[in-house]
Amino acid sequence: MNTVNLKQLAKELNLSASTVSRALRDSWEISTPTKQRVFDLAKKMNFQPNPYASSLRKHRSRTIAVVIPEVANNFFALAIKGIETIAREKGYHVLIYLTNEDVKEEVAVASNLQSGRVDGVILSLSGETKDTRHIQELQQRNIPLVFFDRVCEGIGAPKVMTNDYESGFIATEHLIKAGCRRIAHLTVSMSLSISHKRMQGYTDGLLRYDQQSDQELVIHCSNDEEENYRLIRALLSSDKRPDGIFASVEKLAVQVYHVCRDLGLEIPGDVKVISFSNLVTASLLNPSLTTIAQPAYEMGKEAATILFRRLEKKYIVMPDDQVILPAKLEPRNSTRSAQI
Amino acid sequence: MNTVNLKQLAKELNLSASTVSRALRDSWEISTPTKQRVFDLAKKMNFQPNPYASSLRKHRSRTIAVVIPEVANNFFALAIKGIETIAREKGYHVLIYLTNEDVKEEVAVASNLQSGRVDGVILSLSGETKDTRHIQELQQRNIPLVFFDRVCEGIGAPKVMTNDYESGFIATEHLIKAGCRRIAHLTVSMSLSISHKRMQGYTDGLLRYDQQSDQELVIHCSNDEEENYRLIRALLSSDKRPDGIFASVEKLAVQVYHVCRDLGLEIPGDVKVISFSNLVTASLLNPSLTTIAQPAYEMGKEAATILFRRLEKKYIVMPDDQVILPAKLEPRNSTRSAQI
DNA sequence: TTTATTTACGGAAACGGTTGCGGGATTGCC
DNA sequence: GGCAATCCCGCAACCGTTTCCGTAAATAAA
Repeated sequence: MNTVNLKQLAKELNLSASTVSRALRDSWEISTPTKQRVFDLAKKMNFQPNPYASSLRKHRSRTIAVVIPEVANNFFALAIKGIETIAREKGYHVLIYLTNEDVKEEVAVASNLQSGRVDGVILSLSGETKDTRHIQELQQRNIPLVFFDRVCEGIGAPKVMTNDYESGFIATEHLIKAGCRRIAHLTVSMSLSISHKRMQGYTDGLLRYDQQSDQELVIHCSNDEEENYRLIRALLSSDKRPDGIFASVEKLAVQVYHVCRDLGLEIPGDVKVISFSNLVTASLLNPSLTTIAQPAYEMGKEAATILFRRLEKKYIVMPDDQVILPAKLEPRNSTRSAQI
Repeated sequence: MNTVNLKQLAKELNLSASTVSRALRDSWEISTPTKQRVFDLAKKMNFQPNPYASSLRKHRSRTIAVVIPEVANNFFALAIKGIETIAREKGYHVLIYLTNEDVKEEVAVASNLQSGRVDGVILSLSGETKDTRHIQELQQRNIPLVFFDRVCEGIGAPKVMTNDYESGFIATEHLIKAGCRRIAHLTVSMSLSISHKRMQGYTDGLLRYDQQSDQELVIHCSNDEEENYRLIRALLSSDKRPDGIFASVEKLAVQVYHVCRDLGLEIPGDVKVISFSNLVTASLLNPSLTTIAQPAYEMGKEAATILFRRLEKKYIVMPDDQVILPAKLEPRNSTRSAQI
């Protein structure tokens, strides 16, 4: 319990609560000596204003929510770090909600956020989300919202993302130039626009180099690790095995490595692998993994910066404000072409 | 802005605010038909009670704080996931604060938490923390506190940790049994009790197998990656190079891999490596990394469970309540002993 | 000296729920 | 029919801070 409150401070000083309140906020209405007395006693008594009383009165909580599908993943962890860094600078608090890639949980969180608990929301959609009414309801409550990475195309809100289409194209091109003639694409969710874009980049990449696309080479993975393993194992066990794999998310690349080890397939000899990933250990894998690395930390910072611009009303953010931070191809051994 | 409030609901229903409030909390004082009317209209109007008004009146925020040194690290990310899972079940909200291994930031966060913003705190100390007055001040405000992993020995609060001493011993023993005769230990912070314990396990392990310990083989690393690289490189470049390395944290093991690659040293041939780590890719590294894996997710859940027990006053938690969740040795190729 | 203005502060009403208390109406019991 | 118990509900205070409004004193302007 925080025992000492503003009224007690005021009584101690023979001042009114309003005067003390103003003094603490350094108001011009209060004389310098009075301010000093207030500051001194406040410090001495270790006075901490009750944030809930303040929030109630001011209709501002100085709190934002970060809603993400998972956290045990370098991309999201770094994004959180970016967001928290900016929030701290601005004196804001960060509530975190994990949806575990589950729409129902996302809906529940969104509903809860309508209470006015937060001043704004930074969100990355779950892989299952198709219907976005729960997000729109947030918008209708005038709660500022910023998407990052897994954005929602249909909703007019600022978005921070990477160049997914180009990256998909580049990844595919990279595999083709490494000699691949049969490239598979592992994707997680076809309801996410980033998945579409990456896939479109993949398809166009194939087209650009006169490779025919084959629906059998597009594997729709889920959130179930074991099922993903089976799907990938089936893919790599088939007689028409691909010689290149483009994974749209990190965990699928990890499964590819596991499958290859179990099947005795050699990377990059038998199959080359490239993946969207922020693994710090990508260069230490066996073989080192060629990645498309997203600037996760910067994306988090950018999303937070946009949100706070809106909260502080410095600028009116355009609803369709979009920031694209480019991902970076980091070629490593998993896509090395045969030498000699 | 959340426009519809309790009073408006009440007026609409021709009831008093108190009746509506009680009805929504399913009080026995309200008749069933009245409750039903209230429920129906509340749902229809999508009424969400203002959490700040409620918190102010009840002196409970249904919010907890998680204070950790970093998040871009599988251990802490998984711990957060565990905490968030339990918190969600209990209907609590989770504020996250990153100290970035910086005491000053930790002190600032602790000070801020004295405002009564949260009902309880789950904390893992920064590597720099020696003076713990800021933590004690939290205690004095009667804010329930639970430590996990990087606990503070001197403070009477529940602690969730792993068997660091035994794990340090086992790691050292594992290296010795793999044939190492000169084992180095990489540690991060000598102010943390877990570092002490791990190191003590290391020292006792050496002693148990009649190996003499050598202060030159204990490397005190920092939070600066480049400096750590230099320190480790110096260690592995010396003429009295160790043949085994026990890293107390994951990132140091990663640096060891980098140094070995750059120096052309072979793992496990030239030097064997074991590390505390929760890397999902440990088995895919080149070579696969032998780890001591902490049950991060379970530790997070356990810490949260203990905290909520105290918050809900179901049990009076003993101040020195300690839960030890054992870490697990996962032998892999980085400590494989030479075969023929 | 009178009037207008500024300075410095206090009173009290918010903000939106929660809860102790009290009281009218209905029911039960003899 | 009288009395008590029970059932439902309203009144009003309260949580701690902010802010609108008012005002007395001090200063400036006329």
